Amino acid sequence: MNIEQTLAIFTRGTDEILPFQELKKKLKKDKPLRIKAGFDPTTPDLHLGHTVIINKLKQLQNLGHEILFLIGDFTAMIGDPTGKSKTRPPLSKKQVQENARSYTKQIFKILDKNKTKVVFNFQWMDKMKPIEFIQLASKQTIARILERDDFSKRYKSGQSISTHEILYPLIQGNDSVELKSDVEIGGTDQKFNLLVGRELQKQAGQEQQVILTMPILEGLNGVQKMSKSLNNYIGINALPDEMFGKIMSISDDLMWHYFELLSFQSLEAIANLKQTIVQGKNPRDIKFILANEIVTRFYKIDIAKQAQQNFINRFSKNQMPNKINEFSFKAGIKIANLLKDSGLCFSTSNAYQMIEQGAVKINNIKITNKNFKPTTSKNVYQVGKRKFARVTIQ
RNA sequence: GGAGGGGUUCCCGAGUGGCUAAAGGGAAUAGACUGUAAAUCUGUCGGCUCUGCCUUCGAAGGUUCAAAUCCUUCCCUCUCCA
Repeated sequence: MNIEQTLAIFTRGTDEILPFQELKKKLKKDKPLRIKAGFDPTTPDLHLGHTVIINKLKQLQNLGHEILFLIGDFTAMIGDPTGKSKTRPPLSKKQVQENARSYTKQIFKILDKNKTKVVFNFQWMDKMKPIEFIQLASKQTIARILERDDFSKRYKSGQSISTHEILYPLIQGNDSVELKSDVEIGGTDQKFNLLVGRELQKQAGQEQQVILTMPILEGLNGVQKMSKSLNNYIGINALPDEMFGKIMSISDDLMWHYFELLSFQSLEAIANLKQTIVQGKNPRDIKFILANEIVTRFYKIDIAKQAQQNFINRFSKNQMPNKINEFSFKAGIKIANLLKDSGLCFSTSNAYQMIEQGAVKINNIKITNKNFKPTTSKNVYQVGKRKFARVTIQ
């Protein structure tokens, strides 16, 4: 593979590579590059948004580069202020450790376990003495930090900024010094932090890392970034049917971003798919291709096929799903409590509302009477299109 | 240390004594339409033993027939001055 082909793989889907010429120089040395990407284990689950970067790591891993997957167990306890309009509450060490363990399992659904070096920044940060830490802090000025958009916005709008938050970029940058990384990959919102890494490496007399930023994946609604707290995410650990269904629920426009950022198909292939739509193909079928590829990545092709079949049966053909949770209640239970306790409704109040709105079906027959008495036998209760429960009354 | 501003239901954000379970927007959820598309429209959106009842407006007390709204103390936070 020549250098141009290699660069094409580096470049695909990226927002920026800075400075591009330095990357070329590094590649010309014809040695594996040390490629760093860090994630703070602030939640137990990774989602497809994270995989945009992990996918890039995978592509570079395939080229033979050394992947340094940094789990920010130290930084997670601080909380990255990036893009936040609020101070994030620091996490306990225990939570962080649990999340970190869960991360390592999840990333190897994509990355090659034998070729990936997982590192934890607690390892070196915990050993740092106060004097060393102060020296690190002296390498950045407040003015420089306040240049950052998120900080200056918060500052101007009278929101709080805690001292620990302004230290965050320094710690992330120092990680690059520790790891002697050649390239660091992050989301576009990480640009500032990534650049601090370059700065610190320079001061430490190291060769500076090249920074590579990936676009932020939009969440299911296509507006804000995918994140767990906005509840617009698809978890890596999502069950196949859920994963498939959620991908199908994105808009046709958004589908192309997902293709670009999540699919491993060539850009030409994606352009061809786009063309078939212009020629009148149903976009739904193209979305099937996307959903299949992604579910296959985390499970197996057969499971993805099954998920698609389930999807068609359940929604196109309006059949009941084949797996329905089972519940059993004592005779005399009110319909509202039954709906709540079987997880079909949030509360009994909500259950009454759903009944009034005609959202509740028993064995596919709509009920509208809120004093309906559940009959003593096994029946399938349904609320809306996707919530089912098989209920036995004893 | 001093002066002033703010803490409202999942989020943002109105509300300065009764008409307020609390405007508006977002999110969520249900219905219509569909490709479970998206968008749009409509409804819902604290809880319960549900034609009624109970609990919410940073926390605890107090005034009042009646408080998110007034008073006191405390906690958190922002700005300016030092």
